[in-house]
Amino acid sequence: MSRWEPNARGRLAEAALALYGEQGFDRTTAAEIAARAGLTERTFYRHFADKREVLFHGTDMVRELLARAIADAPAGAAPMDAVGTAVEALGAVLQENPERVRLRDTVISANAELRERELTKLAGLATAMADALRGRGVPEPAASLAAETGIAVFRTAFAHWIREPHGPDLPGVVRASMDELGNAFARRTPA
Amino acid sequence: MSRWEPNARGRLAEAALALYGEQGFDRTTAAEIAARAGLTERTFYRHFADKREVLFHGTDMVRELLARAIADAPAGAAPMDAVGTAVEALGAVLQENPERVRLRDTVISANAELRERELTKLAGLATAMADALRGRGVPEPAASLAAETGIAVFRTAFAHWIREPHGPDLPGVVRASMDELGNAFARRTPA
DNA sequence: CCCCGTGATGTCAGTGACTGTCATCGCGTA
DNA sequence: TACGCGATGACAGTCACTGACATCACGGGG
Repeated sequence: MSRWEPNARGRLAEAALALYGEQGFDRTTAAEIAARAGLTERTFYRHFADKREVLFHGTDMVRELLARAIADAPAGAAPMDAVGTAVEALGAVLQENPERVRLRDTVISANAELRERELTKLAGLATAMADALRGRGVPEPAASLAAETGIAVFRTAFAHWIREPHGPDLPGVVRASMDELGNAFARRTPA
Repeated sequence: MSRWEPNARGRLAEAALALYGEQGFDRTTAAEIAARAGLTERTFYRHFADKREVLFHGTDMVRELLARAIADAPAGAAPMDAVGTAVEALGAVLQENPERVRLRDTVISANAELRERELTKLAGLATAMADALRGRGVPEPAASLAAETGIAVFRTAFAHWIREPHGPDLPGVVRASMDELGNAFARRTPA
């Protein structure tokens, strides 16, 4: 593994996930990760802002997926419908690699700092969806409200999906959760 | 300010908020905070787990407030109604000290690490509300769904309230947001 | 009035995350 | 072949945070 081996970033990400899984996040040093990737600690920090970020570099893709799903929703779709379609699509993408998603979740769930970063990423996804909704003409605060709620639904559905390894597919759980929340509002005292 | 001056924790918290506000979170060292409080860096870390936590020690009180509000809701109240009452009550508490709440928000908003910690605290509040709902007999996933949604509504309402210094009271904004989300679900395509 | 246990604090010496700076390397290009 | 450029290495430094041990103030028991 010489100095100019290709795909340094990918090697670092793979080494990090492996080490975090084997010995835990806080018992893994950046130097260790770099060494396994055949690089130095300094180079690790040239590719990733910090030790946690290495687990979250897929977020940009997800953000674009959600934004596109909302932009592409039928012209007449209500905001909550557009959001529902988007988070379902995200569920479908994750469903493609259940093992990897579960491994990643195990690593993240085991560490408070990683859970914090995950929440930040999810909040960023809500912001992106709100932007996309505004792009469709949805005004504030309806746009943010729908987007934040969509993330809340996804979080709940994801937790349920993780807890039930033999339950239904993630997109199905997401859809069911969204419907159940609709029912909960229907049962609410009329304003 | 001698070694045994009373209320060390309070002095540290006050010094930290002041310094974070004056010169920013990351240009403030723990030693600096301790010095202003007449203590040492080591003592700072005996009172707070890390540099951020000093801004969040009120969270326990808030968690109990929300849990109590949900436990005390009328027996027949729907879950989303109980959650609505709770987050409105939280809004009322914050409305009591608008200046301090706004200063704290300014400090937190200015720094990514602090925003991360804030999200963690909010997620903790959602968990507490979900627990309280389950204590009322609400099953999963309805309990988590309602709790997470309540926090999403509160987040949105709070952001709006901060953005509009001359708008309505925070509890009013919270209530209006909750109603608006109900309307959004009513407009959704029937499942 | 002294002794002593108990917390809270001080002191000191780490580890490790992260950053700034400059040297070096491999590769394409004029 | 010389040169420029982007990626990497080497190194020193700051600071968050921790463990271990000494020290201080205050209370109760003798």
